[in-house]
Order: sequence, then structure tokens, then C-alpha cells
Amino acid sequence: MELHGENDFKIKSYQSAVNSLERFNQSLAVLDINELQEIEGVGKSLAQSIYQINEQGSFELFDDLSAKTPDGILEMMQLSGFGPKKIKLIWEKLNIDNLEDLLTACKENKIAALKGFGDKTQVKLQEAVEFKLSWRGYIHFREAEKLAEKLILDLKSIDGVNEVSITSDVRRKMEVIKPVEILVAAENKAKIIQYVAKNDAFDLDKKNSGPLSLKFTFKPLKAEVNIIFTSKDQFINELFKTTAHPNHLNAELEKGKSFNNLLKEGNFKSEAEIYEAAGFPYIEPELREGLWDLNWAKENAIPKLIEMDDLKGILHNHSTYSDGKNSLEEMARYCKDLGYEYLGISDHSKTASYANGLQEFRIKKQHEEIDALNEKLAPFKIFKGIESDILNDGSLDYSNEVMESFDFVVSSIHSPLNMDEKTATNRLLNAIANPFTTILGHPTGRLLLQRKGYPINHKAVIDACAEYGVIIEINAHPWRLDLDWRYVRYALDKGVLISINPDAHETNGYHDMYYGVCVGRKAGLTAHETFNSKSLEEISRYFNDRKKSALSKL
DNA sequence: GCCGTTTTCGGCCCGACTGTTTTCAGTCG
Repeated sequence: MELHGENDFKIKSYQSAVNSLERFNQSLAVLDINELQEIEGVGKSLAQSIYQINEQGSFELFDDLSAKTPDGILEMMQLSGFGPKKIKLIWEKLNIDNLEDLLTACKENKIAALKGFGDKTQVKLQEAVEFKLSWRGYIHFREAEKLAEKLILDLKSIDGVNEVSITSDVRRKMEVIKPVEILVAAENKAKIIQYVAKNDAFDLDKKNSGPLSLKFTFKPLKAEVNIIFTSKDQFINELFKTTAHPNHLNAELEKGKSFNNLLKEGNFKSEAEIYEAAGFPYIEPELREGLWDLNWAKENAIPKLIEMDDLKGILHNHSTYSDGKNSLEEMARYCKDLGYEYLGISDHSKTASYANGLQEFRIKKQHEEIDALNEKLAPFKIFKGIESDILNDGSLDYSNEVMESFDFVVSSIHSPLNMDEKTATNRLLNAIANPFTTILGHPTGRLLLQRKGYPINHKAVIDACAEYGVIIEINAHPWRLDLDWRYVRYALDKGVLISINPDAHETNGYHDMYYGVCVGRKAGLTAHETFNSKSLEEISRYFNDRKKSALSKL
């Protein structure tokens, strides 16, 4: 609507309806038109549209606008830092409707000449386009794993398929994936080719497919898929080869010996057998990066990796007090029903006004509600937390008196995000040194495949966390996975505790912790090093001690 | 297109930042 010059206020009403619907926690499908109209921001027209979507899968306005919007423009709209107004202008004035032409226009200095643009904007735009192009075809791990699991299920049901497995980056649980790779041992490849060719969701890449592999695109996600064919006998060898990062596969284990060489000696029956033949303990797939894995293996000191069952509670969550979808009670009950011992609620602080951040008087109200719920739900416990904005100078968002009222504080940067490394690092260092900071939230602010995140001196930030006893979160949202697992390893070596936090904005968000566990495992994270694998008793004590020490430092 | 009256029209969430302007528009969280 913004691209096609629709009335600004009409656009606003759609936006406010979307805002309201995103927080609406019942199914829209069971509501009639009158009931739909009772939702805030939904009037007669939108109620009818929603009803139509439910009946027919779409509605006129959307179909019309989609038809006159090139795919490339939609891609351009995702450029970080550029919104509909600027994209519309580029489209109209320069007739550019795809990223490639846009990049050329930047290089030819055509963007800076446009009204409302300038040199800096052009540089920023070029960077954004290059970032976008460099990740084209990649998808997030969550989508990749789901797609892979569906493919595995389908392939297993095909006659003559003997063995199937997820392999390569998905098996190593990398945070972003291209392509999704599946290893198959089948007697009849024709049937698999038929399965791909017949499926409307797939676009077979005949040119790049051959006897060894079948390449296609999964259209709804624009995801690249590669089915690798092998024989039943060679399945384990191929699985090993395709799973491991080349640095793991080709590393010199001893003079002239590597896993790759070992595989040439014969067909193995299991991966454990391969490691045994190399004189190594078994190495989990997600560790096979050729980074720290082989040294651990050589010293027979592979850590016991964290598992979902090790997690005893869930910290860093939002409720309807700020921008969450579910009430405090719903968040608490669902957490309890999942078998956890405690929940940490950390709604947005007051500076985050866009997210309905908590003013002081609302904090008080929330704390009263938490006290009441804690009586009702005991021994389950809700901890009083806050996700405090880290302000520009690195200070936190409330007075010391208010900060004292929390059991724990997640300190995070939300805006502004375009800082240079020195500014961002200093901002974080100040927040880390604040005695009220318990956990450092999403340290870089990145959104995988979408936003780079502000640059920070990782080592300086982690060293400071070690010095001040600040826990670092692995924000488990599949778009964040921040702190990056490569630096989680550094943090662990410095003795910093890691908390796997879902940043849940609704009850279902809790399940994202799985993605945090996945990347934690890549870093060799153990239960012992994971803050929220502490029991209720242990974590209560930790929060108490931490607060005492904070108060003594004031 | 929605909402709430000053009740069928008039106004529409916020605050900060950046880069472009030369007083403000666009973007973001």
C-alpha cells in the first residue's frame, strides 16, 4: 500500500490492525464477521477481508497489490535502513526493480543524485544491497530443519529408498543454511526424480542435477535443496563426508592421516566406528567444524553437551505488560505445564515506548501480580525481571531504587543501532559495569540474513563480563542466535556463564530455546556452564547474592 | 480504514536519529 501511494491514514489503520492482531491470542478462523469487528483496530472492511482470507486464502486488495509489485521490489523493501518511501522513489525515478540493477546504480553514482538522497545514503544503500545479495538463497536454521524433516519423511515413503539422512550444514546445526542437503541411498532414483518433478512447491534445476545429485528450489522459501545420491554400502562414509566441515574432514590427525584418508580404506558401518578407527572418541555432528573439536578429541576431553532436558527455567520473556501476546498468568502457567521450575519475566523498560515499555507505576502493579501468582502457583516461581534498555551513554533505564526492586536485569541495546565499534563497545562496557546488570541481552543486535548488527569488540565485551560477573545470553530466537556460537566458546574459556533465553513474546516462543541449545552445543556448552540449567534453589540464591553485592557497590 | 466523540466527521502512537535539508522526512525499534 505504501509503494502504490495508498492513503497514508488507511495504511495506518492496516498497521494498527496488524499490531492488534499480532497480539490477539485466539484463532481468527473460528470468528464470524461481527466477532472479528470487536477486535481493536478491526472495522467492517478489515473484518470482511479477514473472513475472506479464511475462506479463500487471500483477499482482493492483497491480490491487486501483489500483482503490480515485482518480486525484486519486495526484496528491495527488505533492505535494512530503507523503507517504502525511498524504494518507491528509486523504482519510479530510475525504473529499478531488482537488487542487481540497484547495485549498479549505486556504483554509477545515480542514487546520490536523487532528491532526498545523498552520498552517505548511497553508501549505506550499496552496503545494504551487498549484504542482501551475499545471503541470497540462505534460510534460517529453523526453516531449513523443518523443510529437511518433511523431505526425509516424504523420501522414506518412496519405494526402494533404503537410507535417508539430513546432512551437511543442517546436520551441523549451522545458524543459516544454503543449501539444505539430504543424503539418500536408493535403488530407484527415477522415483525420487519423479517425486521432485511432480511437486508444485519444487522447481527442479535440471542443468545442475545429474547422476550424483538432484538440485531444486523449494519455492515458498526460495530455498536451495540438494539431494545427494549414494549406495547403501557407502552411506555411512558419505554421511560422514558430507556432514563434516572440510577443516574437520581433512585435518591431519597424525602424520599423513586424516578422516578423509581413513574413509578410503573401506566402508564403515557407523560413524562411531570411524572415530574408533581413528583412535578418537565419538564427536557429535554439530562439533565437526575443525575448530576446537579435534583438540578435545585428541585429549579425550569432549565436553558433555547441553540438552533441552538440562534447562530448568526460562529467563528473558515478555508479557502483555509490554509487547508480548500472552498475559503474565498465561506465560507462567504454560511454562509450568512444560515442566520448568521457574520463569523470568523481563518486559521492556520505559524508554522502549514503541513496545509499551513499563513506567515505574506499572512495574509496581506487575510486581503485585507476580506476588499473587507466586502464591497460587508455588512451588513454581516467577522472577521479577526487566529488559532494561541500555541508553546511549551505557546507563540503564531506571533509578537505583527501581532497579533494586527486580530479581534480575537483562540489559540490551534496542536503539539506535547504527554505531561504530568503539561507540557500541563502550556503551556495552558501561552497562556491564553497572552492578544491576545480571545478563547481557542479544549483544550485537543482529538479525540473521536481515541486519548485520552493530560492530562490537567481542573480546573486550566478554572480558568485561568475566570481570564483572555478568552472564551473557544466547538469545535463542532463530533470527538472532546472538551471542554467536563462535564467541560463546571464547566466553566459556573466560569462565562466563551463558543463559539460553528465548526472548519469548508469546507462550509458544519458549520452544525457541531449542535453537539456543543447538548453537550452544556447537560451542561445546555444557549444563554446568548454562545459567538456566540451575535449579530454582540455586538460581534464587544466585539472584540474592548478586543483588546484595550490587547494593554494596552503590 | 478505524475510532470516538467535541457523536457521522476529523484526526490518527512515540521518540530518537540521520542525512538531507535549510526546517524536515524517512526509518527504526
